[in-house]
Amino acid sequence: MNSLAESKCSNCGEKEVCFIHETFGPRVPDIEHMDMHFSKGESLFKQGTIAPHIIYLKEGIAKLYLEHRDRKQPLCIEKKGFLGLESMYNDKYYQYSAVALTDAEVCLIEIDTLKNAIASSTDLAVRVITDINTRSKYIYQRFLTLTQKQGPGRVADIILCFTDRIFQSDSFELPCTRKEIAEMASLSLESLSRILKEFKEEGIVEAESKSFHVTDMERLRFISSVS
Amino acid sequence: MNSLAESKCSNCGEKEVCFIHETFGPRVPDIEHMDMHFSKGESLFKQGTIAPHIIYLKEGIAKLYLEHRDRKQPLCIEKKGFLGLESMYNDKYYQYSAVALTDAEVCLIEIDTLKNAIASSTDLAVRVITDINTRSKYIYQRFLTLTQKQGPGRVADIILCFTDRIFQSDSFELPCTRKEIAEMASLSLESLSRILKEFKEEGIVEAESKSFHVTDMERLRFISSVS
DNA sequence: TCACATTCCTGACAAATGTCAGTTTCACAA
DNA sequence: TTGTGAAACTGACATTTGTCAGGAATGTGA
Repeated sequence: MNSLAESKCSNCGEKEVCFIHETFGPRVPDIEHMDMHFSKGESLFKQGTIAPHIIYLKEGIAKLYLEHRDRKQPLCIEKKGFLGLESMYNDKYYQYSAVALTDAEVCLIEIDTLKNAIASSTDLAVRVITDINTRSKYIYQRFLTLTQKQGPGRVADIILCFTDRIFQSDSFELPCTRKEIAEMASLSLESLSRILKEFKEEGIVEAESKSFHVTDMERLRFISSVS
Repeated sequence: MNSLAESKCSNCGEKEVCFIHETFGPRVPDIEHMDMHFSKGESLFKQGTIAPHIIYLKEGIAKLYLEHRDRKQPLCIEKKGFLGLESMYNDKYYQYSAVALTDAEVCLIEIDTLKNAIASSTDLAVRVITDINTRSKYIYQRFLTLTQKQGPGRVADIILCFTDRIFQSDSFELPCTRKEIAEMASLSLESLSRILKEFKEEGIVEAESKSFHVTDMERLRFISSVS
């Protein structure tokens, strides 16, 4: 199957190698997909709704989260990669919601298109399994953090997620509100505020408005490790 | 690939259809595997060790759990199905530990054998993805329970896991200690004890030693739903 | 039968965290 | 510039849960 002209990734025309082949390697067939732009704050998809497509996040940062009555429980922050693979095959609904934390460039792949591609390429299937398992591993880590660590350890882990996984830098601009950070750590906004204050007083983190700078990475990792 | 005589499931010889085909359907090739018996309390595999095989649990109940220093955080209770699929492809270590809560009959499939089978059968790959996603969905549910609900709701969910998922009955024999139940609910043994006492006083559950009987299922579900 | 270990229960207290209310800060639009 | 609302901070207090210590109940093997 070849990409239709009107549904090509911008990459395809320019470099002859689109994200599909960048990600899955040359042996995987072309997969029809559609470029889309999402603005910061826009919902990519919503838990419980029918899943018409899988999303490949090319640029930007997204938050995956579970909804529980009026509460949101973030699962993880993601950049570059597939979102929604967990909704394939077992039922037709999204298992979690996703929202763009920054402006985002994505490709939409219809779920049936991807299923057809998988049916004819075990390479692709293997790659999908790998991707799902990688997230699964990370979610298990989050599971441990949230059930076993106390406030400071949970907050440390969120900050480390940004410095290590997302920005690869000791300094970063927070792409969300403190309320959302509190949700990620499964804390109240007030508790988060107090913990951040402690981190500042102990010279571990400088946090002014959205600007974060970790000044004592070692101690932050220590706090993460001892809870 | 045909099953070797000495590594057949007991099913294979007797019924010409082994668990592989029961599970994956007739289009999937035979997969070499080995029968094993595990006694109650025995470890099936250990998080962080190299994963030489995937386990198919044919009979019995197993507990999957994460290890964190000296603490154990159970992920879920499983009966009949694959354990360890999450360890395929992305790294060679088990992502969680597994222990038999009852005597258990299992089949071991070498991971390379399964990979070869997947490489030649997209049906099998699809089934593996489905299995992984089913567990993933359930783990997300547990994630929500443990981060959003308070003690009583968490304990209610554990009891409902046994009545609904494992035993399909209002009454059951607990296949583990209360300490383990406390770990599943991410509570201290003492807190669990107090919550069970309340459940008994309110006539929701009769719990004598290992014998559990839910007398007010509706109220138990209500407690689960309101936290 | 009797010791012994394990499991479970209970009470008192401490620690962690949530809730509520009030205030400050900041961004943005009129 | 000023007004407005959202976001963030802080203190007081309540609630939940953990920890510790002790004791009862249960099962096991000598």
